[in-house]
Amino acid sequence: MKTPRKPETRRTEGLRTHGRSARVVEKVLNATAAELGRSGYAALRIDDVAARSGVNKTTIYRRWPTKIDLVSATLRAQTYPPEVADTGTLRGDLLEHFAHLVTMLGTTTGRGVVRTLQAERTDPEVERMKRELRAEQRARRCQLLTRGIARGELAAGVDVDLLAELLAAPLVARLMHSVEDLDRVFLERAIDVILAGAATTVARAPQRGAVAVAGVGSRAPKVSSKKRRTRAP
Amino acid sequence: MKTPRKPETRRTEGLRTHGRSARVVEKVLNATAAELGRSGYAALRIDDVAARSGVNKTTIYRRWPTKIDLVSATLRAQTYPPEVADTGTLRGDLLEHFAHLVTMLGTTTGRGVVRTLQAERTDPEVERMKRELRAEQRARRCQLLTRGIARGELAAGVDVDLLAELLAAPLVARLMHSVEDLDRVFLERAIDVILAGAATTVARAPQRGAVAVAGVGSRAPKVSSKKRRTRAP
DNA sequence: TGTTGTGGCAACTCGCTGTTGCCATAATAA
DNA sequence: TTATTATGGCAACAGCGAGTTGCCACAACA
Repeated sequence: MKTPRKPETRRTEGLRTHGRSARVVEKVLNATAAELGRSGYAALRIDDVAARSGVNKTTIYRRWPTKIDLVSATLRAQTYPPEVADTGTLRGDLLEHFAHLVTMLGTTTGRGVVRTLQAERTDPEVERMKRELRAEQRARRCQLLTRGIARGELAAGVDVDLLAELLAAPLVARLMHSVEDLDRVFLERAIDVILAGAATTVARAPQRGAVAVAGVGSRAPKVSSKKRRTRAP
Repeated sequence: MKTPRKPETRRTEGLRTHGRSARVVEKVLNATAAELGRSGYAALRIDDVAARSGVNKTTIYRRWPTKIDLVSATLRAQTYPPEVADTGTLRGDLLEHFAHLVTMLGTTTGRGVVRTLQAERTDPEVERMKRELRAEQRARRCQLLTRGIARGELAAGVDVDLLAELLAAPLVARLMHSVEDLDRVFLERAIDVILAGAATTVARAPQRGAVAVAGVGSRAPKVSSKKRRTRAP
């Protein structure tokens, strides 16, 4: 694993981004996603990507000098699910949101993305992309929750950030173990418990059992926080 | 990455498990845990373990033929927190349980364990250990919940398996991102929301907002599944 | 004090990442 | 169409880290 230098690009003037080149990029990126889904990040072999894409290994290295670069570009090239439609209820929106996500994650490229995200701390660039993806998904959930507040389904004082995180947690946690176990029934039940908890705690009306209940309101501290040469990606 | 065979062990008859050998095993396992915490699984180098432990690389390979074997043995050698004391309330028990866990995970070896568990699908043996660890922790949580039911803090119909999973999920999910962010306040608030949700949903008394609530009781389908050689570790 | 299990040392093999030089050809400009 | 040049294919190579091997030294036991 020789450390690659930042070599002067071959490029001297105009570069070609159409025709053959574009086709090569597409084929390689697709092949990488597929191989990631099959083998995961650690076991990904550039030779396999080359074979699957029908593009020579050298060509791949010329465009993406390291494995990380290639994977990073592949993640970047993924298109993520569009905005979720308004189903009329918060519960419906959330269900749809997560169902959409689960479907995505079930595809070959989806599995590739998951396995890459699972992969150990790799390099700052990939870490940054992970954070971006998480932030994006989280923002989407916050949006749904805010809509729920507007509808009166949730009290205004609810900590949206916390709720968004709690709602996603069961999915994330299961993802770590086995993507296969991610069924809708489970997600539905998880959502129901958490939404009920949110409704109750903010209403400060603990039911029967002597469960001590601290607030979920906005009083407590918030939870949220917040290269190299390539020819022509 | 040559695939190692399962060679005939050097051993012919009696083996030595005391004195020098025992010291070697201890030093190597400690060094491995430390290196795992520092570099993670993927970047772990046997040479580094050898250097840190002061034991020769060859010796390490003789005992643990592959990197996986070494890491696997290291995980196995970890001692996990003892049973949680009874604090008198379910909330207190859970809080203590998770606080204990967080403390553990903060140590060098703890970080090593986490990073190994995070690591991509490695080999069946490590996967098995992951499952075992998870099952063990989950059982502990179920135990606490059952105690809570006995105390009358939770309705008898509650789905203990589901609850245990939901309670652990926020911690697991955060663990994936950054161990540092795992503060007690967060865990406390998460626990409170989920416990409140459990109390409410089982009581079938949806609050104000039109949050539709499916049961958490025992009516819905259950979630749970259950279902080399080494010289002398 | 002999026997043997075990560790140290050094020099291997092997697979995979990443390189390099040369030649072939597709994309562009004239 | 033709000249020009960016880009891809090919093959051989360098480097690193995992895993081996043979030989010798020594510590644990009898």
